[in-house]
Amino acid sequence: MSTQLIGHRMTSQRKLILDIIRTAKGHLDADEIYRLAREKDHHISLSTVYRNLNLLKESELVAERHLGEDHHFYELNVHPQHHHLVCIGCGEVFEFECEFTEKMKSELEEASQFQITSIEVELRGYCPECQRKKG
Amino acid sequence: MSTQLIGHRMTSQRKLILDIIRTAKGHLDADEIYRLAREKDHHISLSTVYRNLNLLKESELVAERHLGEDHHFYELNVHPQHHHLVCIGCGEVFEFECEFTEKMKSELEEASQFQITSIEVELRGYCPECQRKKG
DNA sequence: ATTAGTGCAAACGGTTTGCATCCCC
DNA sequence: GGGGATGCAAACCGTTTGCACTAAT
Repeated sequence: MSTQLIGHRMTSQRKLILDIIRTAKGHLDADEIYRLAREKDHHISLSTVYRNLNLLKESELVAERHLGEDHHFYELNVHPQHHHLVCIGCGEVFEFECEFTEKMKSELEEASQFQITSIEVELRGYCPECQRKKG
Repeated sequence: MSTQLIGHRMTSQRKLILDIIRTAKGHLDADEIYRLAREKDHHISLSTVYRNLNLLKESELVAERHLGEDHHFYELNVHPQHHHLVCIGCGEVFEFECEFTEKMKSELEEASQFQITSIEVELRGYCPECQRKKG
C-alpha cells in the first residue's frame, strides 16, 4: 500500500489524509476530512487538508465531486465508472454503475467531435425511507 | 408573455432579470446577469439579482446548474430534458439531448426504489477547436 | 543543505442577510 | 396603507494564499 506521488514528499499529514479517504465508507467533504484528521493529529490545519486534496486531485488519486451542493466531496478515484444518486430528504449518497454511460459517451463523442474526458451523472430524488416520511 | 409568480409582486427588477434569462443564448451566472441588468437599470443591486434567482429557482421557472464550476449557472427551466457538454479548454457549454437518460432513470428507479426527480448529466472534454490548439 | 510542506492568520469570491427605505398590490 | 421587495453594507462560509518555520529527501 505504498503511495506514489512522484516529485512530492510523503509527509505524515499527507499520508493521514490519504488514509482517511481510502478507508472512508462514503463521500467526504473537506471539513469532515479535517475533523477525522484532527482525531489522529491534533495540530493538522485545514489549509493542509485543502492543499493536499488539491494535490491528490491533480495527481488523479482522488476525484472531486460536486453532488449539487455548494461545496466539494472527495473520493478515491477508483476506476469502475460510477455515478451518484442523492436523496433530497436525508442527503444520503448512493453509488451506482450504469451500462448506458459508455454508450452515451461514444455516441456523443461521434456526434459532437469532442474528445470526452469525463462523464458525471447525478440523479436526485427521495429514498424509500424519505418517501414514507413525507407520506 | 405574462409572468405568474403567485403570491409575489412583479417589480421592474424582477421582470428585467427574468427577461434577461429568457432571451439569453447560453448559460448565465449571477454576475453576468447582474452585468446585463445594470445595462438597463443602473441602480439594480447584486443582492436583488441573487434574491430573484433564488425565488425563480424555488418557483421552478429557472434551473440552477453547477457545471463543475465553483459557482452557479442559471437557465430557463424548459421541459425537454437536456444535458451539458463543457469544454475544458475554452469553457464553452454545449447542450444535448439524450435518449438514454430516460431509460437510465426508469431502470434505476426500479432498482433503487428511489422516487427520482431529476437527472443531470455532465460531460467534460475538449471541443474540436481546443483539440487543434493543444496539438 | 535544499526546498517542498506546514500552521497560522488574513484574504478571497460567491452568496446571504440585517436594516432602513421604497413601491406594488 | 401595509408588507413584500429593494439597495447598501456587512456578514458568511468554503477555499486560497503569504509568510515564517519545519522537516523530508
